[in-house]
Amino acid sequence: MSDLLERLRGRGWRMTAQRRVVAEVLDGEHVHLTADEVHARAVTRLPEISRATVYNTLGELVTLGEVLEVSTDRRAKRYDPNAHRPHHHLVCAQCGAIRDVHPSGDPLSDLPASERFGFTISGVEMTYRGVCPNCAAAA
Amino acid sequence: MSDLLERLRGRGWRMTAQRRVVAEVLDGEHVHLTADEVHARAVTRLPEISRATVYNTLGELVTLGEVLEVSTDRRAKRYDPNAHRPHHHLVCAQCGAIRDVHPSGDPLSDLPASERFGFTISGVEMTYRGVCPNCAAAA
DNA sequence: GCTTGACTTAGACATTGTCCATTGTAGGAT
DNA sequence: ATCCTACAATGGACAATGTCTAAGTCAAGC
Repeated sequence: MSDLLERLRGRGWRMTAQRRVVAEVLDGEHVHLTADEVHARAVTRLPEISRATVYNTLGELVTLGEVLEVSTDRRAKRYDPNAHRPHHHLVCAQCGAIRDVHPSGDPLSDLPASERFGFTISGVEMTYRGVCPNCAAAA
Repeated sequence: MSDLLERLRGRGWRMTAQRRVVAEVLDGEHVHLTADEVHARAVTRLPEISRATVYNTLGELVTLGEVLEVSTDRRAKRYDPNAHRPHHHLVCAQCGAIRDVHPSGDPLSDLPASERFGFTISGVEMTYRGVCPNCAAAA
């Protein structure tokens, strides 16, 4: 678990209580939290941590490539600590639950040159949408 | 071009000046506008149209399946009038330009049952990211 | 041309995110 | 161990986007 902290320290990240708490929150829960959810959990461990710091720290972690930003809907961005294994997402249209998925096939090779419009393609995100078993049962 | 207006009228949509203007703005420009951009263009034709009405009308068009909502980033949702041909998007990471693309292959069949977690899958969105020729030249 | 219920309006409000000036502090230097 | 200083945290204002509501307006059917 402190892999993340070790890596960060090794990159010259100045370690503060706030950053440690944010990193631990992300590292501890392998779900996809919003910035405010991260803040809420961080506050239970370090009550005086500010919202701005959480936003800053999350932004730094994204820049460092340690977490991914996921925007599956119009609402808040979510933060995905599983940045080291490429994957896509499956989202429940009703409750918003998110699962990581690993489709077969290579979507990059599915985009012919004629459809690239001269862009230099760097990646692709896939978001599958559907209804999760819980919501289907409730309906 | 008034295909859209005809279809809407045929579905019992009450036709008002505001709705007509919003539909015309979307129908006229085959780019992906934000709600506020739609509002700005609508205002030039109908100065007293309100922001709330534009939001309402866009929401109704989405519900009716006449336009698609596209969230390619954390910023505003964009509205895609090309709802009748399935397609995906290619976004410039620098300037935010969006192109419609049509990858080959079927991403739905690329998700094995073992990766579906019991979800009933209804669709998939793909967002290719890269740098457009303009931004690449400017760099 | 009435009537009526759906539509529009303006602006307050909510949510999410960013900025900035001030204060605090981690970690190297002494 | 203590001091310095650059970097980080704070909190509160601000910005961008979107939603809601109460009151007024109007399209479409009679």
